[in-house]
Amino acid sequence: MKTTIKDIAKMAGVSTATVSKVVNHKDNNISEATRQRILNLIEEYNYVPNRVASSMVTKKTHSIGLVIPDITNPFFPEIARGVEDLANQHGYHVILCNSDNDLKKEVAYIAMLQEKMVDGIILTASAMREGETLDLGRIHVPVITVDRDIKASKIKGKIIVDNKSGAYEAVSYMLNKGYKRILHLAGPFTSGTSKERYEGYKLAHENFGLPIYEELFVEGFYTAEWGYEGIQRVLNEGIDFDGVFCANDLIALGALKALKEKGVKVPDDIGIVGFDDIYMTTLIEPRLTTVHQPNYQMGYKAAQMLVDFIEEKVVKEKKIILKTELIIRESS
Amino acid sequence: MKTTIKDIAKMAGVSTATVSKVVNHKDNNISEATRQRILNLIEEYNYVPNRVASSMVTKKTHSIGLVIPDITNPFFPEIARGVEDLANQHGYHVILCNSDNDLKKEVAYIAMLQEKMVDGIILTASAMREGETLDLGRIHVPVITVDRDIKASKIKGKIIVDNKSGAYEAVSYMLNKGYKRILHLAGPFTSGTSKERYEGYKLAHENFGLPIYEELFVEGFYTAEWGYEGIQRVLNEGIDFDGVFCANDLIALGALKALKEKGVKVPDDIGIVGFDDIYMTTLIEPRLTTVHQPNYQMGYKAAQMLVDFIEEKVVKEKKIILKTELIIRESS
DNA sequence: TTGAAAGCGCTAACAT
DNA sequence: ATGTTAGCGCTTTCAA
Repeated sequence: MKTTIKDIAKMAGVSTATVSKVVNHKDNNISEATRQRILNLIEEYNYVPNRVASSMVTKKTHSIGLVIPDITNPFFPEIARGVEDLANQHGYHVILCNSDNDLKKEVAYIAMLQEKMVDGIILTASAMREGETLDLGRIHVPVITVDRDIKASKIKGKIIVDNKSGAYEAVSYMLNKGYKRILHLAGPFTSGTSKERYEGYKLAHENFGLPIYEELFVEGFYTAEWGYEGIQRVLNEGIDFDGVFCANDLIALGALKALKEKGVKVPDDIGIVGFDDIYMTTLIEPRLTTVHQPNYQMGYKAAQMLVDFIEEKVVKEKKIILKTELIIRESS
Repeated sequence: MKTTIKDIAKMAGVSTATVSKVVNHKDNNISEATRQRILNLIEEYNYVPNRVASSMVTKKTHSIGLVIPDITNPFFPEIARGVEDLANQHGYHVILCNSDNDLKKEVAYIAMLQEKMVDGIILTASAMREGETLDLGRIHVPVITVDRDIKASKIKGKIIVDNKSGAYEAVSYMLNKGYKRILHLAGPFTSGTSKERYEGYKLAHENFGLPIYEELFVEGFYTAEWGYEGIQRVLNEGIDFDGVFCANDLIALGALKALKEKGVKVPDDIGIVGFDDIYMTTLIEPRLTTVHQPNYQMGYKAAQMLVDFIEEKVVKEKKIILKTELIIRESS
C-alpha cells in the first residue's frame, strides 16, 4: 500500500491541507515544529506526492508534448534538447512523439496528447500538401510550431528560420567565389523550407544578374541516400556544374561521398555547400561549408514561448524568425 | 468550459457509466442506438476524455520515463526511437529526460517521474564511481537499465550489449589482418563499457599469444574531440603503432580526422576500427570499420520488457545480452 | 442494457 | 496556525 497524504496527515496529527502546504512549499504559515514532524514522516515512509491527483485539481499537468518527424534524424535531437532544457528549468516534462512525417500518426499523437492533458504542444508538422491545414479541432491547449510554417487556426506561435536569406547568403558567397554553374540539390517541394531555400538560390542569382539553368535544379529528398543518388544522376547525364548547393547537410554528405568515389576533388574540382550545420559536418574531410541552423535555439525558444502562453504571460512576439549563419569551411 | 463525461451523459440521457463504457470500447452490452447517440454527441461537442482522471481511478498513466545522458549524443536517438516505437504500439507515452551524466540530475528526474506516476522507467544510468549504487528508495515502479550494468536493488531488468566479445572480435580481426601494434583509445574507465571493451582488446591479444604494450593504451572520453586530441598526443610522443582500436565511433572519427590532417593514410599507413556503428560512419571517407551496436533493438527490447513487467506478464529473461556485429569497411 | 454511488489523492477557499 | 469541505473527471462494482 502506497503512502498517501492522508496517511501522513493522520500520523502527524494534522489535516491533509497542512501536509499539502508543506509538500508544496506553501508553508509560510506552518509552525516549524509541525513542518519538521511532517517532513520526517515523509522521509520515513517514503511518501511520494501523487501529481496525477494534483493535476486533477489544479488543471495543470506540467507536461508538454513534442511532436517531431523522427528523433533519429540528426536535425532533431538538438531541437528536442533545447525544448527539454527549457521545460525542465520551469518544471515541465516533455513527451516525445515521432510522427514519421505521417499525417495520420501526427493527428493520432496530438489527440493522445490532448487526452493526457498536456499543458501545451510543440510541433514540427509533417510535410503536407500545399494549402492543407492541420485539423486541431479538439485541441484546447496552446500549440507552437517549429521550423515548418503551417496553417492552422489554433496555432499560437511559430519559431522559424529565415531559410531564404540563409540560402541567399550561401549562394551569394559561392557566386562571389566565382562559381558559375551551381547545381541545386533541393528537398521535396512539398516542404516549405525546400521552397524557401530555392527562393534564396534564385534571388542570389538574380541579384548577380546571372541566369538560372533549369537542368541545374533537382528536387529530391532530405536524405544522404538521395544526395548520393541524385548527384550521380546529374553526373551521368553529362550536365556540367562547378558547385553544388545542397538543401541540407545530409544531401551534401551523400553528394560528397558520390563525388569522392568518382574521383572528383572537393573543393578543387567542385565546391559543395550544405545547410543545417549538423554535428558530423565538422568530422568529415573536407569539412563542410554550410548554413548554420540554430536548432537548439529553435527548441529552446519554442519551449519558452509555449511556457509563456501556458503561464499566461504576455507574449510579445508570436512569430520568431531566427537567423542562420554561414559557416565557411573547406568544402568550397 | 470543456465538455466532460457528465455533459455528454446528460445530453444523451444516460449515466456517465454508460458513456465511459462506449468511450473505452467496453460497449458489448450497450444498445447500438445509445452507442450511436453518445458517439454523435462526442463528435459534435469535441469531447476529449480526460486521461488524468482515468489514471486516478485505474492507477495507470500509460506513460514511461526514459532517462538518458543526452539525446544529442548520436548514440541515443536510436535507443529513444526503439523505446518510443514499442511504447506507442502498446499505448504508452515516453517522457524524455536528459541527465547529462549528472547523478544529481538523474536522481531528480527519477523522483519527478515517480511523482508523475509513470508506469515504469528505462534508464541509462550516468557513469558512476565504482561500486556506487543508485538510490531508488522512493521508486515503486519497474526500472529497466539499458547499456550500463549498474547495481540497484529495484532494477527489474537489464538490456546490455556484449561489449567484451564485440571488442574481442574487432581486435582479433585486426590481429588476423596482420596489425601488430594496435593503439587502444579507450573511454573513461569509470564506465563499465570502457572496461569491457578493453577486456576484449586484451583477451584477443592473449589468445594470439601477443603482448600488450602499456604505451598503446590511453584512457580518455567518448568524444570526437578527445579522439582528435588523444591520438595527437600519442603521435607527438613518437609512439609507434600501425592500427587503432577506438572505444567508440566518435573517438574514431576524431582520430581519423587528426590522422588525415597529419597526412597519414588510412588504412594504408594506419588502420582504424571503431565501436557503435553510428550513422555517420558510412558517410565519411574511408568508411569506418566498426562494431555494430544494436541500439534500436536495445531501446525496443527494453521497452518490451518494461511493458511486460507493467502488464504483469511473465518475463522469462530479465537480463538480455545483445550481440554486436563486426562491420568491415574500408578504414582497416 | 443501464444506473447509482463510492472513491481515486489531492488542492483551495473559507472558517476558525 | 490549522482544519473542514467540496470537488476535479473518471471507473467500477453492484444492483436493478
